Amino acid sequence: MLTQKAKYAIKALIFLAQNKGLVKTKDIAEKARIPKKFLESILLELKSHKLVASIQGAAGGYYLLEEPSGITLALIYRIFEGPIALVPCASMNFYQPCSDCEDEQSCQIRAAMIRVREQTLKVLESITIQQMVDGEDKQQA
Amino acid sequence: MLTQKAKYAIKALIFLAQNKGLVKTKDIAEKARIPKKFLESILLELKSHKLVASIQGAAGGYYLLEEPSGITLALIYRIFEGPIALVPCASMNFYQPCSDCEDEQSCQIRAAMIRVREQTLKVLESITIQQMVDGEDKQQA
DNA sequence: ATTAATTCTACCAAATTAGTAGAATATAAA
DNA sequence: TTTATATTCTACTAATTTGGTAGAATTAAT
Repeated sequence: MLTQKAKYAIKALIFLAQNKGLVKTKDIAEKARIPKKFLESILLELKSHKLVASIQGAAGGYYLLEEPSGITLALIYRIFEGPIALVPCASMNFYQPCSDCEDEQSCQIRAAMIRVREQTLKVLESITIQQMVDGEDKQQA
Repeated sequence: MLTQKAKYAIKALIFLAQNKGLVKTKDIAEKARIPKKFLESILLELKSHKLVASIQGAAGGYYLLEEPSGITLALIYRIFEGPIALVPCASMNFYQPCSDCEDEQSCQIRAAMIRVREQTLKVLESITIQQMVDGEDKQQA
């Protein structure tokens, strides 16, 4: 399951995609029903990953840096949830040896989990913010 | 990522699959390197879901109730991690409306997440304990 | 200067995770 | 029938994560 934070991030990105140009945090918070203070920290995180940029000051706000069609669920997932793999030793972007692993090369779980990660990654990379904006019906073709 | 508990459960199930018949908790704990007390609670949980059964007393132990080829990662995931879907409103087995949802029917996130769940479920159902026992090379065919 | 926005620093309560301790119960064997 | 050893049940606990909030500092347009 996604954390609330990741879900808010998706909602915020959808809102930014639907409102091209500069948007105030306050507007996103109200229209997308996200606690404003919490949203601020989420936007900063998105900014640090170059998905959005901001302008400070009274006429400031946030805007998308990437095409909505280029923002995949895989990308968002990795920012807010970390590894897509089910075990650290099967991760591409967050590889870590498992704490209790004896021999990684012969690990039966790891081999299976790498296959799971490969498939899951395909799925998460196939879903984009643009698709969510367009809605389900436009996926048919 | 899987919790440690789920990972231990998989290790325990692999061990039981490789050692047909009655196996003592102590043996599983030592050979699969799982903290014994923690393992006990995991085995009880597997028992309550009818994946294993036990015999009490001095000559007791645990044994598999299901064919290793019938124990899918999806099944294990649901027992120890809960929903496979990324949001509660997209879950089959653990459906719940999202706390902040305005209109489920028109929710752009839900539509996408249902597609993710459908694909993810296929992946998790395609991986079984038997496959992990056999090892990666035997998956080629 | 005032106003209104982003940014930064620091909290905080509740839930989850990864266990442990110890008693109770069941059963095989001496 | 005692003893040894196994499962089972009840109750804790420390550390981490989650989902926020509060308030001050900074930035920039009017």
